[in-house]
Amino acid sequence: MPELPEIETIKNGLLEKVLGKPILEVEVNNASVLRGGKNIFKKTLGGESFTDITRRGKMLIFEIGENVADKKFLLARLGMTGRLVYFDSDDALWGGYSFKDKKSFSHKHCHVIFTFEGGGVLLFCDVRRFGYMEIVDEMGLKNKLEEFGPEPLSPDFTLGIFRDIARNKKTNIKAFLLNQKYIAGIGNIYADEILFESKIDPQRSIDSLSVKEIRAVYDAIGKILKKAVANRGTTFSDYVDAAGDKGNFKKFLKVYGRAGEQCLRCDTKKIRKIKIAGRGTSYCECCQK
DNA sequence: CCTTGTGTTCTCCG
DNA sequence: CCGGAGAACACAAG
Repeated sequence: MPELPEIETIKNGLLEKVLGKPILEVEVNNASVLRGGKNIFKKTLGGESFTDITRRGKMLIFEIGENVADKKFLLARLGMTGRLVYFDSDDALWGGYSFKDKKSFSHKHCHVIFTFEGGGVLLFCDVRRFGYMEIVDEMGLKNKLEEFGPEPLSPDFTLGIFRDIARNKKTNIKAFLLNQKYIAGIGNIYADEILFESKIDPQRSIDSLSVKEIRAVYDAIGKILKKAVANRGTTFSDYVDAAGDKGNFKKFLKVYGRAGEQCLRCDTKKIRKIKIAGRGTSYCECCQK
C-alpha cells in the first residue's frame, strides 16, 4: 500500500533516473489505466521530457516539457498495488533482467511503458488496476491540488493548523487520519502506527480528544512519517521503489499486521483487530485509550 | 470470505 | 428542500 513515505521514495528515485531524459516512445497496453484518451496521452508525452517530479499526498506529479505558456502535467496514482519501476535497459521487458521480486513482476500487468533516449524504460504496472495516470493542464492541476489537506511533513503543517482542521469534526480519529482532504498522504498502515504511537483508541471521536491528545497525534504524525521516509517506506506485499527495491520500515511496525500478537509496549494484551470506516484496524486496548 | 485507495452514491441532520 | 458531513458502497484480483 503506497502511502506518503512510499510515494516520496519512488519520487526521489525517479528524479535521479528520468529527469530531463527525452521520451522516445509511450506504449499503452491497457488504456483502462488512463484517464482521458490514449492518443492525447501519447501525443502530449512523445518527444518531451519530465522537467520536474513532485508529490502531493499519495499523488505523483510529473511536469512535462519546457513550454511555460501551456504547461502540462502527468498525474500518477498507484492505488493499492500500482508500481512505477525504472530499468536502465528494456531487457527487463523480455525477461533478461534479474528483478528482485520476480514472482510479482508480471508483464501482463504492465499497462504503460515509457522508453527514454539512451534505452531506459519506465513501467507503470498495477495488478488490481486501482491506480491510474492522467494528463492535466495548469488549471486541472490546481483543481486536483485543492482536494488535498496540508502536507504533514511541510513546515506549514503546524500544531495550530492541525487543531483548526480537527475542530468541529464529528468523525472518529481513524477515519479522520485516512481522509485526504484533512491531511494528505496517510493510509491504513501509518494511521494505525500513528494512533499506537500517540496512545489513542482509533474509535475515539475527534471532538472527544483533549488538547493534549490532539498534540500527541500531531507529534506522532511527524515522528512516524519521517522515520518511514528515512527507511524508504514499508513493503507489506506489493510495494517496491523506482529501482525495484523493498522498503525497510516493516521491521519498525508496532501494530499494523500484528493482530493476535502480544503488544510490544505493554506486553499484557494481544493486538486486537476491528473494522473502522470499512478498514482493518489494529490497536492495543490496553495502551490506546 | 479477506485485503485498501479512491471515487461515487446514499443517508442523515439542521 | 438544500447543503454539507459523514458513512456506505463499488471496484479489482490474488
